[in-house]
Amino acid sequence: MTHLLENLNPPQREAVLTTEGPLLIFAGAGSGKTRVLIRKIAYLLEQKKTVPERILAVTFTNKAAGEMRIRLNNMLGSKADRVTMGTFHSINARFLRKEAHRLGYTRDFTIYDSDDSLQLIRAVMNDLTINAASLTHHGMKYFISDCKQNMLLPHEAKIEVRGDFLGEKKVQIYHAYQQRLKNNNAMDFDDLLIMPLFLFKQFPDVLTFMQYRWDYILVDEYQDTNRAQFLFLQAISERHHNICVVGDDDQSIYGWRGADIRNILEFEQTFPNATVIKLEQNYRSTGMILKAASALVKKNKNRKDKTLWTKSEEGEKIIFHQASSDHDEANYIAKMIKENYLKGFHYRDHAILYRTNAQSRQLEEALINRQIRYIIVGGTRFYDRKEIKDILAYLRVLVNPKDQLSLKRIINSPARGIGKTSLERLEHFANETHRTLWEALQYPDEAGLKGVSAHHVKNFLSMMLALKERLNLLTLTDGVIEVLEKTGYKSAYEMDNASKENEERLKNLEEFVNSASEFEQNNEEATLENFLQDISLLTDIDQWEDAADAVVLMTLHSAKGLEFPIVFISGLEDGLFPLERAKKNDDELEEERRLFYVGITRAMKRCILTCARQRRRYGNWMPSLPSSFIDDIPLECLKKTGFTKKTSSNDFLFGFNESEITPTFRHRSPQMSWNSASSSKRETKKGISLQLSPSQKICVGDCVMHKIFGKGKVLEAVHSSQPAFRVAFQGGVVKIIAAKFLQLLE
DNA sequence: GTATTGAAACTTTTT
DNA sequence: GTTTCAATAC
Repeated sequence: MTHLLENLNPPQREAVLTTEGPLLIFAGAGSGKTRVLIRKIAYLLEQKKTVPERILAVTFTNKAAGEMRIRLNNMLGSKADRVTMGTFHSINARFLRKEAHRLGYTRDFTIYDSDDSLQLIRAVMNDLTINAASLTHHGMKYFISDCKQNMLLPHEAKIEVRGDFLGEKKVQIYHAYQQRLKNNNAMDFDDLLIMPLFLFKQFPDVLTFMQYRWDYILVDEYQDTNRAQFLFLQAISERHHNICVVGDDDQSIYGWRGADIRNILEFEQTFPNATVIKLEQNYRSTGMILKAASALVKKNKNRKDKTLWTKSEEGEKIIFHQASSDHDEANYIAKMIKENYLKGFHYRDHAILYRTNAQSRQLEEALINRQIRYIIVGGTRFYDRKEIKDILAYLRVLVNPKDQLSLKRIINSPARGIGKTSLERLEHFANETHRTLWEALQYPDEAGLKGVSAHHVKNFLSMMLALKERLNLLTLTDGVIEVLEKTGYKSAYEMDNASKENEERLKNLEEFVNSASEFEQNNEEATLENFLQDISLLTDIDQWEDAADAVVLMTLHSAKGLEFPIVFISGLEDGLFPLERAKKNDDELEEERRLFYVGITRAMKRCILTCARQRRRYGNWMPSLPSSFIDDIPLECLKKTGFTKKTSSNDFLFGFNESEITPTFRHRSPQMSWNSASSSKRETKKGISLQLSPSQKICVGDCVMHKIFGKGKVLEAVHSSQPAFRVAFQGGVVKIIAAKFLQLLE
């Protein structure tokens, strides 16, 4: 018993011991919530004598679930394996396999990832020949996703948009899309969340079954749940109300995905008699990092007040470095990592975080140049690569022949003489005779295919049928290998091994076979169906093996829940972080700020923020200003270097080393527009004179005069839209004043 | 039916 | 600057 509560602070202890009834745990960054969750499960099993099968633990990623399982296993042994753990998506997928027949799907339904659904939307829009310029595929996907998140079926959405021409078009596409999904015996990510709810509604016995399935429900990262997830939790916990959610409203960063921050903020109203516990002691970061992060997040209005504190040392200031370009920014980071490495740090102690995946390229180059090992989490997922998606499509069709999207993808890849015309005729025939495309393959002659074309189709079909037979006999791994060989897919790449690209592709295919064999070793029921499901719900973070000594590069979103001794956050520029579009909307701006908060609080010892004065975007150079978020951090927590380093007025105005000046920079300097008070063309002349005016020569430590505040001493330069300084005036007043209002005294 | 070329979109973040 | 899709030529 005692060991379950060992090394826990009082609120943590209370959180473990409160097992009955609704419980909301506000767990600040680094406050040990994973530890609490694990102890709680252990407590339920050991003290409450709960059967492992009757506990459900929902996590945000499969990796988090896996780690939790390992830690539980170390503590309690193999009975930990019987606790139900996973993401909403994976838990629901498993559940739906059993019950999908009630909704008109078979248990072999395919799970479409984002890319697949986008593809399907494209196809639907083409078929309906809807070409309103304002309807992009992406926009449409967002619309559909939004409808689903709000539990609106096509016919319900139709009522919502009545009278709106464009809206009606959208609903028409949504309807056709949903129809196609069903015909393909496929579900998208949103379906995985909402289908169970439709089941509950239509089949009360299913709901009852689920309500009796678990006695205790624990949910991690509750701030990132959406409406459907909330309704699911509410439904299955209704019998006993033993629902324990852990979250931090300050770390809610998935609003764009439908996450509803109200779920956590209104928990107490939704679940009456809820116990609320706050975990506010931080065990991760230094005092300085925590102070900066807290001050930052306090700028947000829509949040529950809480104060993180720590016993750990104050530590170093946060560095804010402004580089001349994105290229220089990357070099600065790489250089620093190399220096740390030579001082005895490991590469894996470092993480580089950024707002958008596109930023990783420059960083990669800089790391390669200095021969620093690195891993990228995110970007193009392994399972998103063309060759992998192709082989997956073969496997999907073999499992679920109705999956038309996948079938079309591979029917002529590698080229086997079934071209556009043949495919069109087959599809037409399928539609006419109410057959699936797969079924139509049996009737090439009837579909109007002549001679060779019909022959090619027959060959393809018999090959696939033969493979289907073989898969029943072979193990998963052997089956995959057989598919690679018999379809001619592998040999198509082997034909010209001259190209580097093909070599890479073959390597990836090999890797894919490895992943199949690994799955086989780790799972008792290593069927192809299970393997495919696993893959479609995997994320990069799930795949990341942290054993290797390498610097980790990832988006701020991916970094949630992780920690590193040294964290770099790059691209802290206005318009990039926060993103341009987020600036227009207060809610979005607050979410961006929370994202920054998440980033900073990943750091244990050191945090380095960087930005660049010019950056390549869409292929052309864009000047950029430091992010407004920098101003949200107290100056006493920051140490500014690079362009913002202010030791003298010269440095302030031309605050870089000669070596840092790139040729491009000399010609098209964004510096001037940033630094001089006036940037418009009309005022150019005035601008130049301004730069030469005495006010620009002010240095830190100088005595200055202000018309209103009088005599004062310059504390430091401040970056803003124009040159400015923080000045301590006589009488103790400290103000930030634009340089042009200051007069230098002797 | 296939290969090559050119335009167009693309960068928010992910289950 | 890169990737993806459609049109064109072979």
